[in-house]
Amino acid sequence: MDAKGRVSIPASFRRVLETCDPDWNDSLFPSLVLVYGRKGSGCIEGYSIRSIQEVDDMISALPRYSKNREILERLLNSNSVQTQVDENGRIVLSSKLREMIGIKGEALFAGMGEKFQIWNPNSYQKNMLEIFEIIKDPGSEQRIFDLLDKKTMNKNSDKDD
Amino acid sequence: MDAKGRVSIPASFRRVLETCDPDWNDSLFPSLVLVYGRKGSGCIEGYSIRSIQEVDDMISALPRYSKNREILERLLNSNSVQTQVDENGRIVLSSKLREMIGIKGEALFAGMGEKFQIWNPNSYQKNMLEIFEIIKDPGSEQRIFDLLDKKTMNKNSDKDD
DNA sequence: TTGATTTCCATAAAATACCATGTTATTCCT
DNA sequence: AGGAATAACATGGTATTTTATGGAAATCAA
Repeated sequence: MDAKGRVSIPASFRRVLETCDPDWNDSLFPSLVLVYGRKGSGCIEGYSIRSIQEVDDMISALPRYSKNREILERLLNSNSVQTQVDENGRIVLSSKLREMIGIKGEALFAGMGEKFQIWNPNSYQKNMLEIFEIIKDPGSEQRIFDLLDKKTMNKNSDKDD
Repeated sequence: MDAKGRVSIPASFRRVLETCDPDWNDSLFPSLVLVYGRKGSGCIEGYSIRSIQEVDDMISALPRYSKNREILERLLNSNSVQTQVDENGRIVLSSKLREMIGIKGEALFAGMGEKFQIWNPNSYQKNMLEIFEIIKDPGSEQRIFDLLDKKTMNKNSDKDD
């Protein structure tokens, strides 16, 4: 990332954004939505248009004035901006966004299927340590990977965090 | 492996990749997914499309923002790239991937049914020594091979690696 | 104006596609 | 079975395209 906040979106993510933007065609540049503050200001998340729409739809399905719906709207809708990849494959993180995750210089991308995360490398390191801490707990790693086992998936997935 | 990171996939693995790629037909080249970092950066694993899709589908079935799902996405999705065998039966390991497992020149393939591993020969050697260390313990080798016995398989297989 | 943001252009490096060649297996025919 | 013809495989090189990145001009806002 340069001094003006421009970050190059890795090409593989651009491909995802392109195919998941309903208005995209190969003569223009894909849009995406940046959500900040969801991970306690640790990272910014980039959603494809299609995937943010799925999330929005799920929120809309909740009772109109419920507490939960308002919380989700606050976390996801209020703290997000739509933007667009430029001709060089970059997006701009405003100074506000940059200082929100304390990033300057190096930016780290982590792809997660439907979305990706942009981290300050140090915060990412810390986050990985937390993850390792969780799966280090005897039995925990096995339990988590058990979720990938067809036989155990159903009985576990519904009581998950 | 040459200076550009091109490695020839042994023909027998190509046959597996072909039959396990749902989009494959004999006029095109099979895709696969490379996962890095799972074995403490010792090797890169190549998964057939079908086998990685099973994993992805199970992850997608987990609650969207659950801790477990995010951990699995981080460990598996974030550390993988999809690629395709070229007309000469090769794939390219990007410079990032190569330095991740410290490989240059010779690459060692280890087939494992649905997947295979690419090792730096030295790391592979060390890994084999660890395995020999484990089965040196009297009875340990027997216990491990007992897992292959139908009568004991079910009660043991679920606590395996 | 002046500081910031956006658009546009330039370039080096990396990744990709393409082509060439020698070698080893397979097939097929007599 | 022997040997020619064919196909598959392993390697290497070169050309073209795509990416990443930096900077300059143009636009906008305070």
